[in-house]
This record gives sequence, structure tokens and C-alpha cells, in this order.
Amino acid sequence: MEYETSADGRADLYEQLARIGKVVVHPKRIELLDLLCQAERSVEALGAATGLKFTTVSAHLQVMRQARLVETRREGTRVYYRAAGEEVCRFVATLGDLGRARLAEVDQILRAIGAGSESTERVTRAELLKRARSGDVVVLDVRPAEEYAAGHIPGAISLPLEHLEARLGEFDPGLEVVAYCRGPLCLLAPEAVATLRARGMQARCLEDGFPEWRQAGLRVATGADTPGGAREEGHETRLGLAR
Amino acid sequence: MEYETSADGRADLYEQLARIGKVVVHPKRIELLDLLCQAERSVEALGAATGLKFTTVSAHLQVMRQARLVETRREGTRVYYRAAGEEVCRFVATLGDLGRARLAEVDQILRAIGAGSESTERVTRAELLKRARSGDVVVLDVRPAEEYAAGHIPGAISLPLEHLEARLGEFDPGLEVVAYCRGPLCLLAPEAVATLRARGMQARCLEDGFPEWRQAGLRVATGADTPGGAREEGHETRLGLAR
DNA sequence: TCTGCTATCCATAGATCTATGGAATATGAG
DNA sequence: CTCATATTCCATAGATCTATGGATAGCAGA
Repeated sequence: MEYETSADGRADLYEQLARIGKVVVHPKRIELLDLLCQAERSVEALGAATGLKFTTVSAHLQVMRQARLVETRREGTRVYYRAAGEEVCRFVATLGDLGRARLAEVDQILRAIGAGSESTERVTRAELLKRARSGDVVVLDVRPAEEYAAGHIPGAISLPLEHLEARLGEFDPGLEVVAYCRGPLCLLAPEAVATLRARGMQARCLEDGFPEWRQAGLRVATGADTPGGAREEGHETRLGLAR
Repeated sequence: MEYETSADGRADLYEQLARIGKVVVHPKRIELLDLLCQAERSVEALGAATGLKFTTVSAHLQVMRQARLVETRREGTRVYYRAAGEEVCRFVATLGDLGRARLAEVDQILRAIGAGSESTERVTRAELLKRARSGDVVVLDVRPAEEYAAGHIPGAISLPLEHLEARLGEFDPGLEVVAYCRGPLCLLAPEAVATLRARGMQARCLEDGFPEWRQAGLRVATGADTPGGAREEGHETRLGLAR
């Protein structure tokens, strides 16, 4: 149906809000928006992350741009997309909360993969701050490297989930690990914790994720995890990884 | 496209959230949901409020029911719909906030009708409480009667916008009026204030609206405004209406 | 049971959306 | 200017959605 811009302001209003609704009517667009709330990405990278052809991703991004939910930055021949402001992320989070509250399926899905109302309680931000100060805990950022670079908890080390297995041997078994990811709907940290626990390690998830940390007004650090690549030898015990 | 329930939990998750998105992709459904966040209503009443044939409204309601955003209650031959919980209202409010923040059109529309970043600042809840105690202010609920009945600010008098003109003469010109409605996206109170001011009265809007009042944990009253119909004679000065 | 209501269910024409191939654009390196 | 790369723009077949008329179902009163 066609709802042209009429003289009736009230109808117009809902019309405008529906532009936003259009974005979240498609699962892939929700996924894309969720990704963009974490860090900016190129069209190509988004395609790889979602399994869509870049041309399809571009089409979805145009819909999101129409709704002003994303902004772009050009760098050379590449275009980086990002969520257009804090409100967008808050909206996505609210959508997730609502799904969790009203759709039993959402909770089931999360639980099925180990997140959800998990067996082990999570570490609160306050507790993490306290324990980090005393130095007996390793804070692990298991999100993709670009998201870590876009912002992370100070002192956390970047170890994307897919590299976790490979580096399991490097952990100091004497320290507890606190892993975090993107938030309550994200499964990266729960999976990491499951992996670590399977090895007999002490590991828990942080409550929520990085976005919530930032929104709580806590300090954040940015930049890649030692640009050179490998971490500086010898300093790693600070982070709880055996050299 | 068809996104069947696959083994990939992640895809499933966004799929489920898209069920909610489906509700807000259609302007009329947003309008319906917004109405249901205010008070429960029958299918017929919703049709009248939105200008849709009841059969169309029913179809929209099924979509909302699928997403579990509404619940029903049967009373005789009539079915009353309502928003399914606080989270739903919060979601609608967040959608409105996002629209306001990102879509200039939304703000323009609101401003065009007198709401939006209006010329007169609004009264805060704290200020209203204080002044209500000293009794030099009339609190006016300009929403439809059924919404007033479903919950209102204690001491407020119900005077739906469409009856305001007719009863203008009853106001005590010595008192300031504070009008409220459904929230920042609602235009009822701003219009009421405009009408009152045109008559030279002191009038302002309350910040936000009733839902926010309730969410702030403040006291609310329920029930119709004197079941008999006319307000008790003689007690009205308490409310600022001349007898 | 029959009748009158209110609401849901069904079918459908017409409008809209999605994924994708292929062409057109924009930017940077030669 | 030419070529290569990353995107956007366009066209389109096939799937999905919307509004609505007509039929059906649940409930209350005669």
C-alpha cells in the first residue's frame, strides 16, 4: 500500500517510524545492524560476516541508510559503515530485550548454545573492576579483532573466539578468566567460557558486554592489540598469559 | 525469501527478532501498538481509532499476536486487546526516541502540530508533585476516557481533548493548568495547552506523559472519573474547575 | 434453536520486497 | 588515460504482504 505524505501529521508520524521498522523486518538487516553497533565495517566485510553477496549487503545498507540508522566513511576505494549514534544501539538492545522477554524461542535459542540463563552466574562490572585492580583475573575480549580495536575494556586482551583453541596452552592456570563479548545476545563469551571450562579452567562471563560497559560510563581503551602483531614478549604475565 | 528454522542458532535468533520487526514495519501497526500501550481496546474500537475496517484491524492484530506483543481478554462477545507487558511499551517508546533522534522528519512533524521542541518548557514531574501539594495547579488528563480509566495521575481530572472547547468556560482563570497525555510523541496535551493559551490561560505540558509517570514509580489512580457522569457538585474547585 | 453481534478465517487482486546478475561509478595506482 | 577494486545502481523473476469481501465461529438473549 501507498501511504503518501499527507496533511495528516499523525499518520505521517507513524509512517516515518515505519521507515525504522523496515530495517528490522529482515533478519539479515538486524544482524547487520547488530554488527555495525559493534564496530564499523566495509561492505565486503559485512558480506563475509553474514554470508550474503556484497551486492545484496549493499542493498540492505541502502535501506538502513534511508532510515538514517547508519552512516558511512570513505577510505580510498572502500566504504565503511557504522551505526548512526548511540540511540541506534540502544534500539537494537531494546529489541533484543523485548525478544528475550516475550519470545520464548529467543531464550531457548540462546540457552541451546550455552548463553541465555546460563548455569554459572556472570561477573558484575563492579566485581570485575575490583578484581582487576588486585590483578588476579584475566580479562578476555573474545570479539573479532576489529571490534576490539574500535573500543575495549582497558587491560583486556584480544583473543577472538576462533583463535582461542590454538592458544589455550598459553593460559596461566592459576588465574580466573573473565570473558566478555557484545552483550546479552552475543554468544562469543559464553562459548569461550565453555571451552575454557572444558579444560578445567576457572572462567566466567562478564554481565552484558562491551556496549553496556561503555554505556555505564566506564573507561574504555581503543586501538589494536600491539600493532606489530605478536604481543611483546615478557610482558604477558601482566595479562595472565604465560609468556 | 524463506528462512526456515535451521540448525544455525544465530540465524534463528535474528529470525525470531524479525518477528517483532514485522510488527513495526507497518505504520498502522505501530499506531495500533501505541494505542494498546495506553489502554486495552476492542477490535472495533481500534478500527474506529485508526480508520481501518475491523477485518483489517483483526489481521494486523494477528500479526502482533504472532509476535506475542499483544494479549487478549474476552468479555462476552467482545475481545479486548492490550500490550503484552511493560517491555512492549518500552520498545515502542524507544522506537519513538530513535525516530526523534535520527529522523528530522519526525521532529518536524511534531513541531508542525505544536509538540516537538515547543516554545514553552514543560513541567517536570517533581515540580508537578510539589505544586499539586500546594494546590495552585489543575492537572488535566486530556487522553480519551478509557485511557484515563486504565490509569491516571492521582488528582488529575479527565477532560479528553475533544471536549475541551465545550468546557473552557468552567475553568478557574486563577489557576495554572498542567496538561498531560501519552508521552513525548503524543500531541494531545500540546494541543490542549495551545487551546488554553489562546484563551489567555496559564497552561503548560507535563514532561513526557502518563506511561513515563508510571514508569517513574509514582503513584497512579485507576477507574473512571466519577462513574455517575457529572462530577460531584461543589468539590470541583479542588480541581480548579469553577463549580 | 434461531437471531444478532463481534471477531477470526479464507481467498485474492494488486502492490511491495528480496536476491542477484550485470552495468555504471568512484578512487587509486601505473 | 587505463586498469583494478570496491560499491552502488538497475532490472527482474519469484516470494510475500495488504486491504477487503464473504464465510465461519463463539457468545448472549429470545
